[in-house]
Amino acid sequence: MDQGEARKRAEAAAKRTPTITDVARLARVAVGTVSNVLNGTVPVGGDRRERVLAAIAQLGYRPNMLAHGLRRRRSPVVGICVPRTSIAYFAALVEAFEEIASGSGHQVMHVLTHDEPEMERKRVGALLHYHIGGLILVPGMAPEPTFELLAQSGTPLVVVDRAARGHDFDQVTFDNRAAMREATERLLALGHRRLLFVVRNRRLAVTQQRIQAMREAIRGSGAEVAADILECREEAELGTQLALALTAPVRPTAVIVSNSAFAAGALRAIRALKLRYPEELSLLAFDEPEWAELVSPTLSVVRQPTRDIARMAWEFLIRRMRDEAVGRQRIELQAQVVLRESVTRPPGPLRGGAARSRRG
Amino acid sequence: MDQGEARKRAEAAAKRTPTITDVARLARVAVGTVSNVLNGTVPVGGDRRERVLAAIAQLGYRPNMLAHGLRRRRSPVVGICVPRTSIAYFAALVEAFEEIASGSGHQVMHVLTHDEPEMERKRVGALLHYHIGGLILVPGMAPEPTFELLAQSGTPLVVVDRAARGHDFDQVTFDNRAAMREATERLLALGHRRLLFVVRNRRLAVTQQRIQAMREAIRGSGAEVAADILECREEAELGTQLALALTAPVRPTAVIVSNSAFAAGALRAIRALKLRYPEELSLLAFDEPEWAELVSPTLSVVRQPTRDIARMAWEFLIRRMRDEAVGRQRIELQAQVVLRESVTRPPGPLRGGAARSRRG
DNA sequence: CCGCTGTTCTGAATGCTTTCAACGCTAGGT
DNA sequence: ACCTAGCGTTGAAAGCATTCAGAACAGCGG
Repeated sequence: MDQGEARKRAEAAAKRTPTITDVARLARVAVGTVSNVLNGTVPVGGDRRERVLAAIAQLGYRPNMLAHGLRRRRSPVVGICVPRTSIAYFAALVEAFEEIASGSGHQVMHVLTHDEPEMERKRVGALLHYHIGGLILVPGMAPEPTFELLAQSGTPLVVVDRAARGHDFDQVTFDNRAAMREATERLLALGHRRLLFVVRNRRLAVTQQRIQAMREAIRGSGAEVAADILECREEAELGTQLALALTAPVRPTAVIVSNSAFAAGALRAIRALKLRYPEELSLLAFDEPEWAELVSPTLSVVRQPTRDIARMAWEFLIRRMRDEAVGRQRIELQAQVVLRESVTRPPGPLRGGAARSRRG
Repeated sequence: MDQGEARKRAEAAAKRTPTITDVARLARVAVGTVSNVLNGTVPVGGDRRERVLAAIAQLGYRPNMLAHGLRRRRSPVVGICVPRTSIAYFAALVEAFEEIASGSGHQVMHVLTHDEPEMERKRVGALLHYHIGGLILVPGMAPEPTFELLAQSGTPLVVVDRAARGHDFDQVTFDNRAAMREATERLLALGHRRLLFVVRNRRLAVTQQRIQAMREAIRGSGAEVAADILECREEAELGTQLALALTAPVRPTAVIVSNSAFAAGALRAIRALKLRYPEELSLLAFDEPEWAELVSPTLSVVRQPTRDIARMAWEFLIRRMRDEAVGRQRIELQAQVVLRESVTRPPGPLRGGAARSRRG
């Protein structure tokens, strides 16, 4: 009977996907020992170790990470939450991240928010349901509820790209102020006196920083400069809105756009309006799209080094996940203003001839 | 004593993150009932239902998806595995997917393979450890081990973009043959007689299909055409390799590149070589990068409708996950050849005058 | 040979949820 | 008034890996 019982169990085991118990039985050790071999929690002697490994191989055993995470109260999955991946900058960030995290045996789970607060809260909440081991977050425009959730869950967190004001989360950001200041100064130095800054969302903290920096740079220069902000939620609307701004009586001589999708939109608008570009209008974009040097004139950009941001964020996160971090970890990376053909001297009263030579 | 006991337990509950048991206790129902309210497995009467919902709200209870998945033997997470996201086409695919899947309450977990078979197997294996509910896979060049793994795990699977020969997985692919045939025919009709096809990897089934289709189209036309294949693993090498091909004594008049990253590389090479473009060389790319219409001359492409592919794949997968699918599900979507300025008539002996008008 | 220390091994308890057999209740039929 | 069918409810078992208190063992000094 006993043998019959054993055989029956063996057959059942063959049908099911093998568990740690099956491995232990085959290797003639306790389940705890198998666990120790797997996780290296406690050293396991030569002979047993061999037997366990052999059994694992023979059965094709693969640990059930759900049970693992359940017991450990934390799974080795790392979440990354970005607004979207269709913006090359975020796609690059996610890819850089995935590569680094996978390299150290972690899985990356990723979610998108489309910059909608409601979605952000829900998606991050869903990740927390899985008791993920850590999270990289590019917060949207009203991130408080999300931050709340994260703070009370105690999940290791690194906030990236946009600062989390009023919280002491670890974070990796760019010095947006410095970048914008430099960009503005260089445009002013070339003689531009009417600037237009196109943003997706005024309320975003990063946007406000940039606007502020632009104003500071202008004030610092002592020149008399008109600086307008154009808020444009939908890329599709950019064409008409920009057309309106560019055909106004006093129109800008330089446009700064806050991301590469807008850069593409601006180029289309410029073409549609048949402006002489870049003579009549200089263009500068935050983010460096891959096509920046393919278009003619080549596109000037504020370059944000994606790989560095991913590397730093991972470093912060892993330290936090290992409970090694003591205080809060913060770094502000420098962005780089790269002027190319799309930025040039404006047509101006100083060079009246140029101003006269407009078509139409 | 009893009261002290109860209070102690209540305190403990306040410290821990609340579980379904806490909810049940507070609502004065059985744990099974809470589960039923949550999952709608069985209808729950008005009064109890209210109490349960109230308790959930009061405690801020959030179900532990690890335990959920462990018991259910399958979690509502869906995996998506693509070669990379830095190629806009895959980024768009992932984004479209994430949007659709999130919309129906699923989480998306994504991994990258960089087209390396070893990595592919490992990453997919890791996903399986989590007993994911389903998987979308863009297989790489030697996907057999991965397919093996998937077949024996029985996880619902939809293979996307590249066909899985010799397996009866569900799949969503493009009719690469038709697309390449049309592309070739249209180039031939314009008078091109020397074609060059730049691919990343000859061994990829999709590449072979395209090459074959090109040959068929040529044969079908009856014209005498030279068609070369240039294999280029690294994008960085594209410049020199292309330069070599384009300065050969008999050089191609039209180049077809197999993805948008190569299109960018080709543009750089063309510029470096100072070719008259598109007069001396026509260019056609698989995949439509966002900048196709921003460059001048505008880029001709074979457009693969990402949203359609994501939608179909999701439909197949969800049906399979619900066990509704009977036979295997397959669809072959039509790609669209979009000729723009980058494709034109070749300089040829027929139009000697044009050939003479070269600069330098 | 004994007792002590330190190390490896064991297996039951634990984590949280779903599932399901069994139970109690109500309503409708006779 | 009694029985049955139907349905909501219950609570214990199951799912799988980790943890940890204690057992077993080895080595060593006395």
